[in-house]
Amino acid sequence: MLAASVAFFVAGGPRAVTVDAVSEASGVAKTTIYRHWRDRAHLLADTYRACLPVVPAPDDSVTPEAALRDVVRSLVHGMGQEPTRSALPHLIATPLDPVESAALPPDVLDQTFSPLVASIERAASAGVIPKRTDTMEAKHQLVGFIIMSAIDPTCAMNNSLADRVTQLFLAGRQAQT
Amino acid sequence: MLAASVAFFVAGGPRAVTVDAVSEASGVAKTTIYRHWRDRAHLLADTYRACLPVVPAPDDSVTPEAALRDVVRSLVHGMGQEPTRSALPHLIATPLDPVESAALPPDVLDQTFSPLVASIERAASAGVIPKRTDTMEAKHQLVGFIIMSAIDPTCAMNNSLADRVTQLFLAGRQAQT
DNA sequence: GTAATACGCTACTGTAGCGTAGCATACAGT
DNA sequence: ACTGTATGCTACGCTACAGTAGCGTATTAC
Repeated sequence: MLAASVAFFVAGGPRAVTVDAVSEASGVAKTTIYRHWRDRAHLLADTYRACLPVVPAPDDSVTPEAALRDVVRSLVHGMGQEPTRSALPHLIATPLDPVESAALPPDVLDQTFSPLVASIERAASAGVIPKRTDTMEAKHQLVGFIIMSAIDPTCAMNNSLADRVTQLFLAGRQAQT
Repeated sequence: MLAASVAFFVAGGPRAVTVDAVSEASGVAKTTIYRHWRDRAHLLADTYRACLPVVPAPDDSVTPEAALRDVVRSLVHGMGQEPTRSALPHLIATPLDPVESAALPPDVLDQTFSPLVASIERAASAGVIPKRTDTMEAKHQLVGFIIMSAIDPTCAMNNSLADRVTQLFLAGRQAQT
């Protein structure tokens, strides 16, 4: 059922996740869906979570640069995998929908980027990038680059891209006095 | 009517733009709406366009750096203005919705970024950034940064941010051999 | 064998929304 | 005065969807 629900979410956003459609597509009776989820909002919440990538916490035993590079690689890889990649625009827009976000934990999307934020903060405190770097701004810089790339279907989401993202970020930041 | 429609789009995405709601909110009879727009899809298309920022074409009489800087400033300013800013996630997600994008021109969003792409190409051919720069990747880098900043409501969308975006971009690219 | 659990099916109510028909009204130009 | 144009209003018919009730069935555990 979740697989079918995810397919609808990817194809048409939260609005396309209807109980009737999931029921028919998954070959499961509508009543059965309601035995697993209290209502449509909870089904949608689980569907949403199933589309989020899993990003491991940064490795503190390597250099700050390497830790950042690895997190960016994980993010790029995770965003490039289906269903995340195709669902990305909906993953961003859904939490802002006052109706569809009903059963969604408020900061579920932020958690995906928390390893990245941790890496940025470590790089800043280690002086790899200027210590007074605005963490949120750096996050926007990296996340924006990755997300825009993932939304473009012609873009290869591999380590090569990830390392270019990291290098362009570090080089730009390090050039700031 | 369009103003009311835009308000609903901003608040709840395309799904919230219903003829009944727009009719009531604007104090206009439903039938009158249908005398101006053939159907809901056309109303939504105009609403969508009304949320897009206007970005002037780059100025070829200044240096490539200055032209790029000005385009980024325009983009940052445009994305920071209401209703564009609040509608941004929906502006990205709507064209990907097979139902809601019915009457939408397919590449209306790309046109918003065409001045930026032109500036990037000019910077590359002038050697301000490496000549072999991947234009689309550079676009993702800049647009992603700007959009993520605009989505964050705590972020000030002013020339100061715009110039940091430009500088971080140029410095990072110029560091590439 | 029996009870528990999970699932299926049909049918139903209620609501929101799209789009239309028919007719009335106000105001402009001539 | 007459006519065209824009608008308003009420009342529809139709569809999609949420969520529930009631009852039947199969598989499993003991």
